[in-house]
Amino acid sequence: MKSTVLAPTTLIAWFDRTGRDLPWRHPETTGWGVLVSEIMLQQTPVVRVQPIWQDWMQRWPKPSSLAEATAADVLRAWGKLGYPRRALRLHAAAAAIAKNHGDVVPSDVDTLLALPGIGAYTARAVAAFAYGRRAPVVDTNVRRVVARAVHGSAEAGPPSTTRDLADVDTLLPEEDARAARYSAALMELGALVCTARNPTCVDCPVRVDCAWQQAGKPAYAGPTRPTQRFAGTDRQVRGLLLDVLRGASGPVERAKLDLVWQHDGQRDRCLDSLLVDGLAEQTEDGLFALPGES
DNA sequence: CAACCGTGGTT
DNA sequence: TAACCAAGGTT
Repeated sequence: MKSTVLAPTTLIAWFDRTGRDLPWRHPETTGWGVLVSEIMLQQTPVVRVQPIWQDWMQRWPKPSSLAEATAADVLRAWGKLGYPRRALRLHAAAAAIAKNHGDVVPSDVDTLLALPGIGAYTARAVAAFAYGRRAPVVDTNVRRVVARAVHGSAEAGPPSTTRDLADVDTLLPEEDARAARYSAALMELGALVCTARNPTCVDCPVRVDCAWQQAGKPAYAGPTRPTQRFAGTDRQVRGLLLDVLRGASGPVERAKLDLVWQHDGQRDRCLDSLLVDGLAEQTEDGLFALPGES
């Protein structure tokens, strides 16, 4: 007897009723719009992404439009969304799509996986949400929902792409469009109800069948990952340096960058890593700038 | 697989 | 207030 928890009919009905009206979910949004949203949403909250996404769609409505922009313009438009390498990879993906895919975002998972910045999650999210394909879409929300509702555990264990995909695949309905809708519903449930902290189980549409609920909502017993520091790390220093370059109208002197961090060794190392990553450039006369603006 | 890669709001 | 959290990907 197959478990009825996370039943498609229940979840999709809940999603129809409760799902957020996000612009990249509108029917007229292209595959390109969906892809841009998915990249921006990697590790970044919806509220911060939405205005930037609107701006990008107006400015760069097709992959080829973005491909024609300079990296400097792309990084400035990315603003403070964080992890600016995502912007660079999206820029590169746009160029590849324009050149090799007729300026249309691919719908095939393996083709998407071959593009820079697109991994197991994003490839399937685009296939499902932009093209209505049946594909297991596994993000942190889905992992948490499945851990609780199916396995009765408060948190998902350590991620394993292969296992997680197979796990979610068994839950997906057969028909493509329905499976895609179901995937969106699963993510939305994790984002709105089955949240990491203080899940609102009273609002949950699958509460009666939830294994975690039935077990009395036991606390997580498995291994915990050490929390990532930020203050004092290279990540912070790189962010400070890049913020100076973004805020400048053109190339700046090294002295200007020296002001943001007092430890010379770390600062120099970070500036060098930005150059290596293609997030910054040094001009012929020794100034520093965003790539492509000199 | 673990470490690394930004940023800002919430608890 | 330090820790946690937010639609991950790459090395």
